[in-house]
Amino acid sequence: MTDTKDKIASSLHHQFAEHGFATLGVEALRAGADVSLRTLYKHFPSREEMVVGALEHRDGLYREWISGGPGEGAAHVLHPFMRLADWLRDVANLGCLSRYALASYPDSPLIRGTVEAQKRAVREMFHARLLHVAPECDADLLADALFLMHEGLTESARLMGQEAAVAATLHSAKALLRNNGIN
Amino acid sequence: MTDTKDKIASSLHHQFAEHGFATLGVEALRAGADVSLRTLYKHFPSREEMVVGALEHRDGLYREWISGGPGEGAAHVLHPFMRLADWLRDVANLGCLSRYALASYPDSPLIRGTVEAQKRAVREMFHARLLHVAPECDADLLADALFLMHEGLTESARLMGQEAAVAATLHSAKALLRNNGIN
DNA sequence: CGACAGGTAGAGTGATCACTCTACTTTTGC
DNA sequence: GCAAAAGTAGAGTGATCACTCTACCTGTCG
Repeated sequence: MTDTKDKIASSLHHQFAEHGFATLGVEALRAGADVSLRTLYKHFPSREEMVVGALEHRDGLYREWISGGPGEGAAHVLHPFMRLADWLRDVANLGCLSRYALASYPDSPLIRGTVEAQKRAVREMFHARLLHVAPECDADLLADALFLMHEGLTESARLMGQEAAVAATLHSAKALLRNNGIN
Repeated sequence: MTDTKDKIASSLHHQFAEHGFATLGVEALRAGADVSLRTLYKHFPSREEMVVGALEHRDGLYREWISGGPGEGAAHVLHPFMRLADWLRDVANLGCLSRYALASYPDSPLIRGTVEAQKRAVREMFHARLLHVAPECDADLLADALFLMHEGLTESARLMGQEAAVAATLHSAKALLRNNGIN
């Protein structure tokens, strides 16, 4: 039932995150999840839905991971970056899995919709945090800017080294907030 | 000879950029390049090398595209962002093609090496521009930061709208440079 | 003229793909 | 206690994959 589905989704997530979307066949996914092919297809009727299942599983984990924070000041806005830094350290990671899914299947409306919703949610999360700590600020512009830094960090941490990437991102984000009167 | 190879590389680039790496078969690539299968394999002996050929073709175009600039002040450092804005408008684009190639074939050393070299080159380009206009600055940190913004913009322009993404990036980058005494 | 480099068309190959199906066993709820 | 639901194993299917091969054509240069 739901237990099994979650277990499979978690396995799909880990396997896609580690090996990408192009080289993993359904048989390998089945073996990794340690279920029968029939069960796998009962919960995820096509490869496309396996991809979506993995993305949604990861998104749930990530939202939970970055939630919370000190509640006021620049630190509240920067909290997701601090958490992302640990996320990038812990999770098998070749960048943003959702974006890679979209790149691998650019013609799938299902995957496109899933990814766009997830990205929009991150941007809105920054928007809400900004309004929370500085109701007068230009939250649209700043949320866009922070979202872009978030994406840059997610994508590049592995390539340029996690420590340097985090340091550079925090430096930029603090400069941005300070220039806009948020401390 | 080289003419043919360039023509094929250009076609490979366009096709991968438009449809991604997962769904395009070699037969489709052949048809798009309008050559025989034998010729295609003569110049690119495997699918992997077709991917690398496309990436290198794109990298050549991009380096040329962002080169130059006013030669001094913050505008010199920001020049690649201005050019990237136009690039994102013109080129069929689902994000950074190199990164997607790496995500699609994370186990290929050939592709990994190609992508890492390209990314390093962009970061070094910012580093050189920073030292050129402000020899005393912390060029390592700032180059990292600008590189991350560059990656964020490249990846997110399509998803969040090219205009808003460019505006937010320039706002952040200017704040960063101003905070470090570069005007 | 004639050789040769570099092109063409397209059938063939064995592997692998996503996905289905049959037949059987275990777990769960009333 | 016994259906019904949900799991198992694993063979089979037709399509498609990356890649090879045979056979032929064409433009250039000595």
